[in-house]
Amino acid sequence: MKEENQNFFQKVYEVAKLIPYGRVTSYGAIAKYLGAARSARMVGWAMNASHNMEDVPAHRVVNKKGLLTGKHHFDGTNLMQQLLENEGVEVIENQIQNLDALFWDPFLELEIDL
DNA sequence: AGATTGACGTGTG
DNA sequence: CCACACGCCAATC
Repeated sequence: MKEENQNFFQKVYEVAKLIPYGRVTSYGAIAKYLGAARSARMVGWAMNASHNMEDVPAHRVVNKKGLLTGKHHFDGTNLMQQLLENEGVEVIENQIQNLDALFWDPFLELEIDL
């Protein structure tokens, strides 16, 4: 049975859309949740594709250091940072502050639902 | 088909 | 904490 066995990209979109307001997560966390912990890069690639498919809050997805590595892919230069700041996330020099409190882990919030 | 790149992560020094 | 190297897997050249 392959029911909801969506593509890797589709899963990434789902998790990304589940990220609550004012929260952020990392590519690795999503990748791990999808069962591809060693494919964090693929999450980024999926995001790149999502940018041309649906409105996925990619600005809420950063690397584990809380660094806005993908801001360069957004329209403009500091659009990603502005979006985060607009949600109450403090961002300095492309790096999220208080990441420990803002970090959103699908495993913790979604309590895993395999 | 082989080499390179990429929105990452982890390990080592 | 920072610098460098390796692994991962798909897309692109």
